Amino acid sequence: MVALVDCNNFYASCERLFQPRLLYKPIVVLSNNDGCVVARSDEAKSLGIKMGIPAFQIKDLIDRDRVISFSSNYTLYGDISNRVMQTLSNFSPEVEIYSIDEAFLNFSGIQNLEEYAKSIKTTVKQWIGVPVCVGVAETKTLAKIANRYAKKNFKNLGVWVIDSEQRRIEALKSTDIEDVWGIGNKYSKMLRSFNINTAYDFSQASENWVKTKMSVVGQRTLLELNGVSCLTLELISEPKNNICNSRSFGQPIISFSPLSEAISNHAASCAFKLRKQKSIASFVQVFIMTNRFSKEDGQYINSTTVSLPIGSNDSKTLIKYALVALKKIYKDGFKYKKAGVQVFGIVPENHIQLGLFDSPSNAKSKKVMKLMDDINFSNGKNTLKLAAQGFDRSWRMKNEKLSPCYTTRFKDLLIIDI
DNA sequence: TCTGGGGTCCTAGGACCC
DNA sequence: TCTGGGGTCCTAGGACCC
Repeated sequence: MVALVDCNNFYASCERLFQPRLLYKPIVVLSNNDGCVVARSDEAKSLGIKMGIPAFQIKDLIDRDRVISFSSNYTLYGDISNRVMQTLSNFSPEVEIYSIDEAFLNFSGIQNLEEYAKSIKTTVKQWIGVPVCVGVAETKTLAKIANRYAKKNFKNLGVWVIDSEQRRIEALKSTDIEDVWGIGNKYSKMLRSFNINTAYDFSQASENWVKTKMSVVGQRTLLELNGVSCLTLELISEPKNNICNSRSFGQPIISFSPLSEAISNHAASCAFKLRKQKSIASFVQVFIMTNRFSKEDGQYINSTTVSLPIGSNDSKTLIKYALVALKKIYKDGFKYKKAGVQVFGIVPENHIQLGLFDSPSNAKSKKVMKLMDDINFSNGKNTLKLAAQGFDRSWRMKNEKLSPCYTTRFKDLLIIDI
């Protein structure tokens, strides 16, 4: 048996942790740049605020103070997430951290599943303050369904165990096809056109038909819904094969210099992520784009890739080649809205491939990067950075409603007057 | 005025090898 | 009428997840 623990309205719950007066109030958390709604409290959901809706479309509600909004504070959410995961590790030796707010736990050998799941819910609430729901079943996909079922029908209990054929069918029948893990927008439309409307309908489809229509991925989902486990717990996280860093700008950029600062910062972030997973990359891709929603302004989207002479994770090297790429595609006369850097050809750093005439003299650069990372780790991100990253940051993203970093910054510690 | 960011996996098709 | 058989690697595109 496997359990899925999923935090309720996670970002909204994190914000509420330190502002109890917001309990029972509708609150939303916005995406980067205060763009779209990415998390809603139950009260906000019942006001009809949809996931992903642009913030300006609910401006009235926010202005009239009916809904309280927050910019995303990933430092806070990341820290709370770590605490939740740490707590979960007390309940099972095998925990797969699936996302910032969910984890799968190996439940094999546990006697009273429902009681055990309840104790997880109670403990996380008591130790961390975040409400969670727990779904338990034979496969990961069914555990997801059980979790949803608990959220929908037994919010207070917060736990659902699929441990009988009857319960499995009941849960499948009450799950819409688009709510099945692994079946997204395109597939659910296709399936609905064949009159497959619920998870149960899908579970009755023939394996061959599903494989033809949805490849082995769909076939796995089908089997998992029928209690055949195809997805195992992934306990060790593999190094990333793709690393990308990009942001929209708080305001449009119309000249090269701030754009080059933004690209330098993105390249430095990629380099940092590479160093963190002990990898190097061989290609750097840069992309820039104008505001795709703007009807009046001219549109320009372009990207280009340059290859590094030797694979690297050195910020100086990545910035240097990212700027070479940027110069190739930059054009005057456009209002740029977003830019980013992506790195490819990622391999472990000891797999470095030298050119015929190169000598392996990167010891110095490694030392510098290590020093920089150490200083930034103990003193805060960007304490030490490269000049190309700039000091102006006029391109910086908008986050006007950022909450304090209550748990990670001394000056943001909550003070309580008694 | 204002519309997020970061990933994964799979398949088909083309180019190549012996 | 007839045209081998068995592979690999790479890329683009499409689906999905949070």
